[in-house]
Amino acid sequence: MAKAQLDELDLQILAALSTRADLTNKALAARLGLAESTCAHRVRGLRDRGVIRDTRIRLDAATLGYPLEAIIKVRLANHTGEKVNALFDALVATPRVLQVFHVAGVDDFLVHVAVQDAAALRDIVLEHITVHPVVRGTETQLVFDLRDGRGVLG
Amino acid sequence: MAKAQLDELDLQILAALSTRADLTNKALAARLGLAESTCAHRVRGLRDRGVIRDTRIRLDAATLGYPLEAIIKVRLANHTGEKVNALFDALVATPRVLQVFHVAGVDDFLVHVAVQDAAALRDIVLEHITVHPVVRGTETQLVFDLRDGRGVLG
DNA sequence: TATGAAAGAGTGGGGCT
DNA sequence: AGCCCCACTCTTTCATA
Repeated sequence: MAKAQLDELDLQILAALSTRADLTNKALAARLGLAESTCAHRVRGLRDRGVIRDTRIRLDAATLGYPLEAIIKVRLANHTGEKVNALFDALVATPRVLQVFHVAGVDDFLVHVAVQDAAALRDIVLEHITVHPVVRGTETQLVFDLRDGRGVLG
Repeated sequence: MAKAQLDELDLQILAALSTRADLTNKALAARLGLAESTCAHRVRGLRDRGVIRDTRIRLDAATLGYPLEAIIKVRLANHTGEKVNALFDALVATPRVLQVFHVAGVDDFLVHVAVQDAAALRDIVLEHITVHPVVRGTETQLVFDLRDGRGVLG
């Protein structure tokens, strides 16, 4: 995806929608002083160009019965491309996994999970991660709190 | 937030909306074989109960001119509650910061950033992170790839 | 609690500037 | 590009079961 040229209006739209993604087109147009059709056209353009990837709901893991979040650092024994990708796929497909970072450095993967209790966390580590022969070790860090930053528009 | 009691229908709604958050209420109702009004009430209930926290758009950082993502691990010298919170606030308010994990363990914070190039990354580390006296050290890991997992419903 | 129907609100295309 | 208009779709309220 190449760098898109965005004018000031595009940035305003993105800023507004970043605050409230469920803003109606009518409300968004009113806020920016645009005609509704113009606004709708712009937003569609941003989606078509891939600037807005998609719209997602955020669930409250605790309310759903998974109050314990952790980051599991995964270190590999070797870095054969094929095995790394297979592991990546496996991690992403593991229940209770929220996101998986594939990183360069001391660790190879950072796995963000939400589980019901410590036992469930142990099960994930033992049954879904260290079972893979390519995994050399893991280190788990409890997540006290997770907050969103200002993002790329900040 | 206490654990909410969710029936099978609630879970189906959450699963459907997790796939496509921009599904119209009409389409959602049709998919689940519900009356539109019933479906709307259910969804509103899930929002009111906090099960659905909010709706967000996901921006493509690369398209916006920030193609380089990294995780910056931050380690503290001491852990006075007040200073830790102040640093947390500062990290979250830093431009280009996507999310900040406050974790227990070797590291204290994991800062996920998206920047335009290596120089910008260095500037964040030097000017926004290591400037805080409480920060004892950082370690930066380039993010090759980031994928979403199955989530808590998986 | 779920439903259907009707009133109200929002959307998006066409023709125009 | 942006705007206005209008037909269409979707949402929401309400009476009813």
